[in-house]
Amino acid sequence: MAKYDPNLSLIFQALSDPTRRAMLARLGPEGVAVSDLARPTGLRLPTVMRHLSVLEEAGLITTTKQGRTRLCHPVPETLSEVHTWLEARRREWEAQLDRLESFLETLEDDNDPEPRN
Amino acid sequence: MAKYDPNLSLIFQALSDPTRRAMLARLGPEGVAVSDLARPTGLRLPTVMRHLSVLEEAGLITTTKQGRTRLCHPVPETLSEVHTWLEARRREWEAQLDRLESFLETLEDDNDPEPRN
DNA sequence: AAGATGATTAGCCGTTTAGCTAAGTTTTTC
DNA sequence: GAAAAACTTAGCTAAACGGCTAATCATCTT
Repeated sequence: MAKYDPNLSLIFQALSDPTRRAMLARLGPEGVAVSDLARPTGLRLPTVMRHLSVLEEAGLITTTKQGRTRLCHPVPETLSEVHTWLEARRREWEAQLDRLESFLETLEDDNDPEPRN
Repeated sequence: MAKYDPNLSLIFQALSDPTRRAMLARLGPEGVAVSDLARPTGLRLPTVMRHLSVLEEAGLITTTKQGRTRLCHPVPETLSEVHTWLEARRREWEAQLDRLESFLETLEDDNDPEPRN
C-alpha cells in the first residue's frame, strides 16, 4: 500500500525552513526552473540546490531535466502524510477538549438555572 | 485576529523530531508528567526537558507545575496553523493536477481511441 | 567554435541541535 | 529533619544545517 516511505521527520524538517516553504508556495502547474526559484530568495544557486535536494529527498517535489534547465514539480501526496498525522493528533487531543467542554458546562450549570437537555 | 505568532518554522522544526512527535502522541486529557513522558523514550531527563521546551516554545504544549511535578498539556490550536498552511498548498497545487489531468486526457484522445474506464 | 547560461560538485565556516554528565533546587515522605 | 523523588541548570561534545566561493560540466546561441 504505502508506495513510499512517509518519513515524517524528513518532511517536517524540510518544511521547517521558511525559504523552502516559500519555494513550495511558488511552485506552479508547468514546473518551475531552479533559477526562477532562486531569484526571489536572493540566495546563491548552490544554496538553493541544497534546499531543493532537501525537498526532493523528503518527497515534497520531483524534478525533471529539460535541456540545461531543471524543472521542479510539487508532490501533493506527500502533504497528505502530514495531514494524516495531524488529524490523528487532533482526534486524540479532542477527547481532552470534550472533557474540558463538559467541565465548563457544569460550571455554567452552577451559574445558570436554565434546564438542560 | 492572530492572537499569537504562528511561527511555522518553530512548529515544523519541533515536529521534525520523532522523539517529540512520540511525546505529543502520548499526551492525554489530564496532562502528563515529565517523568512519564521520559520513561518510554529511554532518554535522560535533561534531554527530555529540552525537547519539551522546544515543544512549548513552538506553542504545541503548555505546562503547569503541580507540587514537584510538571504536567504537559497539548495545544490543538497550534496544529490548526499547520493545517491551514497545508491546505493552502494543496489548493494551489490542485490547479496543477486539474490541468495535468486534462492535458493527459487530450493525449489519450490523440493516441488511444479505446474507451477509458 | 566561442561565449553565455544554467546547473552541479567540492569544500569551507559559523551556528544550531540532540545527546550526555554533574551538580543543584524544590517538594514530598518517612 | 533526613532522604527520596522530580525537576532544573550549567556546560560539554559530535553531528547536522545553511550559507558561501571557486571551479566544473552541459547545453544553447551566435
